[in-house]
Amino acid sequence: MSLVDESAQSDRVRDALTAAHLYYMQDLTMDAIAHELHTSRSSVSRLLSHARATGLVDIQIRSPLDAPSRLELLIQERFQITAHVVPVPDHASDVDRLERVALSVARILGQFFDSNMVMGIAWGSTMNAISRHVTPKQTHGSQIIQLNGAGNMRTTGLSYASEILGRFGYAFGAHVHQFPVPAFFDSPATKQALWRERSVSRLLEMQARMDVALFGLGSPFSEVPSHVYAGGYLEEADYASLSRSEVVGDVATIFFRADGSTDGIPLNTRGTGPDFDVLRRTPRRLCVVSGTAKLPSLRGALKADLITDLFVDESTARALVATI
Amino acid sequence: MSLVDESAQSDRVRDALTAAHLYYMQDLTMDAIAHELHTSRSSVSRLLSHARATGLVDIQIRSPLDAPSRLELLIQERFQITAHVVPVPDHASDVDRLERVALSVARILGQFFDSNMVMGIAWGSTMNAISRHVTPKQTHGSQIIQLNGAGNMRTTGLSYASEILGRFGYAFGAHVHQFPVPAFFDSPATKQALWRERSVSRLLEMQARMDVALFGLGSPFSEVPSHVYAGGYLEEADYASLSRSEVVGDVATIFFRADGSTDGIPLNTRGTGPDFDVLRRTPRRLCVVSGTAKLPSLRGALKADLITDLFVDESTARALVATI
DNA sequence: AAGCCGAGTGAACAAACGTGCAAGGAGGGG
DNA sequence: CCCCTCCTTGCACGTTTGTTCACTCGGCTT
Repeated sequence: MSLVDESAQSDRVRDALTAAHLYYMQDLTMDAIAHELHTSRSSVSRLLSHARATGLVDIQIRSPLDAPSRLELLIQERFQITAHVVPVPDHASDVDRLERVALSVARILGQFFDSNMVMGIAWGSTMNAISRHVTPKQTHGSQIIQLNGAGNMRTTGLSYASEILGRFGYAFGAHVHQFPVPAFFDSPATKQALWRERSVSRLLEMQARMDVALFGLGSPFSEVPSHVYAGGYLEEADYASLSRSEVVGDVATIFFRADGSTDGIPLNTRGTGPDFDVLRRTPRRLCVVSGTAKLPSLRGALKADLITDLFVDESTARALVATI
Repeated sequence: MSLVDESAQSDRVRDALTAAHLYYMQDLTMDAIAHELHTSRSSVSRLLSHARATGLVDIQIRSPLDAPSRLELLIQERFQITAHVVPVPDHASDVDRLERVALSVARILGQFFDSNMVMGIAWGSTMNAISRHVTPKQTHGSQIIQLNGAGNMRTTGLSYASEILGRFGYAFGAHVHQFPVPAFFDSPATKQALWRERSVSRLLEMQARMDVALFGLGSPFSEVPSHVYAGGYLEEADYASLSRSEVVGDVATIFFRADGSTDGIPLNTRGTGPDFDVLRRTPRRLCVVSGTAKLPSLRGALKADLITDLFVDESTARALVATI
């Protein structure tokens, strides 16, 4: 980028700030602002879009503490976690649901992440959707670390996962640490060997220190299997094994049962995500769920105490608290 | 308010929150939201206005720390204070200027005031304008205290000042403490006597403990005299005295010279605002100025170290840093 | 030097929004 | 029981805003 580009950039930011000020603080119309900035109304419209998209303008919703939704209260009482229920009409499709929850999370994520923090991020369709909308917030000294490997037998998976991570990193101005291993090893021994490598153990140590973890849930036996199951990461035999172990879901390739337990699930010796013990030591653990198909998985994750903050669409939330 | 009113109220808030969520987090159109909430688009529009007006939706402008306006930087360097320059076109009238600065301050004030804080507030046309726009923010245990008396020889002045204070108090859910004394006493002895009264000294002690002070500037010899001078609070002789003492302005009825000094200004023994020593011990001292007429006064206040955060319109800011 | 490319602009159109108004409804008083 | 009042609602209109498109203008390549 040339010098003149840079100053043009900063001019643009300056104008965007002024426009935002005039629009949001002084309630001028874009027309009036265009006049003050000696440009056209359309440019002001674009300037303001830009200001919102880049986080220059930050819109928060602060519910008066006495009025969180009934659902959020119920979930809080029942599971001792903070719930963020995203309103979604009941008739919405699962794709809609996911998209809308992801959009909401993307907008609110900045409130959980700040300078000098380390955030662990999983990947999958949920994370992908979030990454495509995340609103930037400038931080410094912050790090983003991939929670689990992404390769499978057909591809290194790097581009997909790295695209996701990259978008988060770019939005927060954070240093991104990729985790260049397959999602599942073929042999536990390879995993153990690699885990002893200094390059890998450096990443594991960083995972152990993270301040925020952001992840979705896998749910191997639901009708809409998540990305891990669709992408050829597992084989028939693996599914059978999961089924035998009565697995209901996973977080970052680590599987759990309905009661939250993980012991003696063979596949976990080959998965690459963080031990739940490590995860549970992370102060904020943000879990994003949409669609009732993931309900069993969600219940298991809650039993396992993997979640401190839950982002969930309204009908799934309702189903969660409905006594069965 | 009846029970059913209350629940209707909370329904309204709930709807407003949902609407805000759908509008600002999920980018739905009002039409779509109307559909989801089973109401008309106009109602949604009103609901959203309501949400903004009551502070349910909070819009902030966060300038990336490397791009405060050139003016704000200059002022910061020159005077060691934080400046908030409000963009206002040069050709705007003084009334416009005041109104626009006030609107900006009203929107941003919530960032300086929180639960369990004590805020001292002066009164006058500037404060009045701000009070009419201040965006609510619910706090608890917070107090608002009037900085100086408001009566004069013709009226107790209570209604005007109390209206202003009341609006702030209402917006923040804060307890309002009025200061039921005239703006200026006729005799210093009366002031001293009253100052020893427990009811008054209780207020003075609270002033000494305040976390934030919010005030405008008086400027007795400018062409647009502020409210204190227009309202019959001072007499000819007083003006003559001020002129003799080379006074350039006042903060809450305490006068100062161009060099910031106050010693030996007779009128100050009869004014009711806080000693500058008290004021200077307040952590945040927000001063709102608009119009170049107040420039001499502003320079004096800066010399006196009365200000930690300055809110000022653009052309006055420019004039402030212009070398004379 | 001509030409190509991409970023950015304003005009024009279409979509989305705010608001005055009349109608409807709940609550309170006569 | 009726009426009056005040508040809320949806409609219709005019305004404001988002977006498409054709165009311009530097910068870079051929």
